Amino acid sequence: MAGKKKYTIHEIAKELNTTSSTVSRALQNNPRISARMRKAVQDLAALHNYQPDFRASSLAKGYGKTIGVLVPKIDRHFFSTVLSGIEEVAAANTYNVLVCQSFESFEKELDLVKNLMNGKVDGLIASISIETKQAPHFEHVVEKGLPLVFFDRVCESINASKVLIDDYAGACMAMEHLIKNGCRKIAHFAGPQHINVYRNRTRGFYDIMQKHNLEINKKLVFENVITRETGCQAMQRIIASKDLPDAIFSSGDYSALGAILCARESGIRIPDEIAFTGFANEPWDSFFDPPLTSVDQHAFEIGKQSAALLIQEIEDHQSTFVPRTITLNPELIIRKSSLKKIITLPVIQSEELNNGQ
Amino acid sequence: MAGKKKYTIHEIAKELNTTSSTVSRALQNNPRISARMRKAVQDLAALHNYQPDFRASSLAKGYGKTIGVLVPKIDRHFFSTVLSGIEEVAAANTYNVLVCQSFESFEKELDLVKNLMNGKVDGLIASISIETKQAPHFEHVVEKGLPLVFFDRVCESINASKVLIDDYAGACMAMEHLIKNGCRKIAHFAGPQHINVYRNRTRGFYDIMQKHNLEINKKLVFENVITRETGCQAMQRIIASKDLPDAIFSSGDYSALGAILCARESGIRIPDEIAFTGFANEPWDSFFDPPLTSVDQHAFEIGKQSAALLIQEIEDHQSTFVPRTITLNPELIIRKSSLKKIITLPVIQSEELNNGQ
DNA sequence: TATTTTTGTGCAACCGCTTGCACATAATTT
DNA sequence: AAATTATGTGCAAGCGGTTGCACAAAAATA
Repeated sequence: MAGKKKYTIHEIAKELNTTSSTVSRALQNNPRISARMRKAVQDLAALHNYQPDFRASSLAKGYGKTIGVLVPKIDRHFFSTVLSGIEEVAAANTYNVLVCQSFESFEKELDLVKNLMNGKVDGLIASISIETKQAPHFEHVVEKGLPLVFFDRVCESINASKVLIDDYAGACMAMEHLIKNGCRKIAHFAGPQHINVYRNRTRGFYDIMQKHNLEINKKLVFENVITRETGCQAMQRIIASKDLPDAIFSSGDYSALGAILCARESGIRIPDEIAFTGFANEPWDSFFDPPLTSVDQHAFEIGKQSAALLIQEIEDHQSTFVPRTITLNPELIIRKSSLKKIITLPVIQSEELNNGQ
Repeated sequence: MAGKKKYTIHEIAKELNTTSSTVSRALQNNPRISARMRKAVQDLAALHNYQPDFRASSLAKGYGKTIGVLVPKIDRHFFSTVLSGIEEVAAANTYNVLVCQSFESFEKELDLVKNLMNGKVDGLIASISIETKQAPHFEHVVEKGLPLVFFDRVCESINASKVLIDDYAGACMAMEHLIKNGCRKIAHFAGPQHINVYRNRTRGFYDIMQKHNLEINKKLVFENVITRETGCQAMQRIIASKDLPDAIFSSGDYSALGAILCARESGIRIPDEIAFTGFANEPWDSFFDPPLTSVDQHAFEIGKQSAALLIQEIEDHQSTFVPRTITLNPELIIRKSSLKKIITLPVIQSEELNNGQ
């Protein structure tokens, strides 16, 4: 730790025979300071590569232009993309981003939120863990008046802003698409129903089935199937039942993946025997074999909107800010996995190219 | 902005008829404070949900247990995984993580580093942008005595700690593997050569070719091919040349992907006509068709080691810390894309399951 | 009992920057 | 020329904790 002695506004003041208050004002370009003095101060500051100490200024000002982000796991593609969007907007507004991950643990989430509520951040953007069913920690955040925005997995009981995609609409689009393609007997992989996004996707499944008067076979609705492994297990049960559906509408791409790989091993032809629709539009969907039809969640946009909303909320000093909910439209990306041979339909192309590192 | 009045150590002191210094010490469990007083203070603090103000304490103490992370782009799988590892270790040591992305821009990188050097962070972990060729900003960091750790894409001219995988060894493993599988005429997709990691991979290519006395056809070495698009273009040129190699050793999975998709369109059989080896072990490698042989970089581990090293460096108060370099061993994950039919070899299985969000 | 040592608290300066207010001096206005 | 207003700076009190040092009171030692 070399640790040179700090160069502060006091040194600048001394060198220019003035005081720290004048220097402080000069650096902020306060018009009450003469142009000559301002220039002198700024030149000297530049010369010495002076940077005002962040801790001191944020202590004095009461805010530090920092936003906290809490996600279940940073390396999940959806979350890292949202985070990227948040960072972009934050940086554009000279905010910094502090990230934390709950690793899907309620305990950790409690700790993290508590840890951020001590002036470290001026506002919080969060997507809750899968274990989170009550939200005393977020109550505290709201009580304390710390601006809060949820995205994707939200706490519905908390009166805070939210940024979501319309999962229900996304599910409906996927279902309508399958039905238009001749599927009648449709299976569903549902996610944990206490999480809003999964519940809404499942609701879409049921509603569209009903709308078209299609019979819902309870044996073809699988609870809590969102991982590759559980997807594979569900598929095994389907195969064992000897009663194949025309299609599977999965609440996630990874469970669809697991099921497809499993089906493929049993020689089931996809999409001809079973068509598939996933949810999330993972980067590999487009070059998977068969390319996987999925619902895009506009993760980057979710991040940008969340950050923009939070910053507005932080900077709204006058009136009491009223929590707002922004709902983005999802986009159904149709690919081969859901297109049975018999039917021909215009195919929406919307492939994105992924770059290597 | 509700903004309740703050509850500080002064209020606690008042309520207990003591002073803020005693409260401060009691909260830190300072043994000079009587057990009775400590308990009284801590109980009251807990009752009021008191949290010491981060800005104030970090100003007073001179550090804030925060580490800055600078990456080219957060949503790239490799970087988000490293970041996840960093966050895990940081959290375990009660550090917070501030993330910034350069978006591969040198300009942005300069700004970001400058922005972090004002007491916002106690140390910095960075992977440089592709545009970065000089490093005046990092010189400043070192001069100022701010602990610095590079990972993956490092600045070789800077005397700072580094955490890397042995890209050269990884490349050699991949090459030896291809050769053992009967490949002789091997093409190479190289990345930007001013970046250490890509240069080392390419060096591995040349060295192993030479070692086995294999002819290096300059037409089969492609510069700056790391994206899906450029991979596809390179493949087109190869096909046009009517002179197919036995194998392609690509410096990245995405360029291998582009090439494979392109080759497949032309009816080229993989791996029988052309075998492929990528680099990065992207999550989709294992279920791509054909599964892609690749070099795993242990991204999570890189993150953990980087954070551990940085924290050591930050907390090493006594001696002057000597920059250290940690080199991790990469792992060749052999899959079908590189296994020609004729040869049979024990296959290393090392598939990881990816969970949906 | 006198003296030394321990124990528990408080005082006050400080971390580096911000900002309301006061106050000279200079520029305008009557 | 006197009165008023504008202009440029400085004083000092924070922001909320931390910490070296001093100092009574209590305990231990002589």
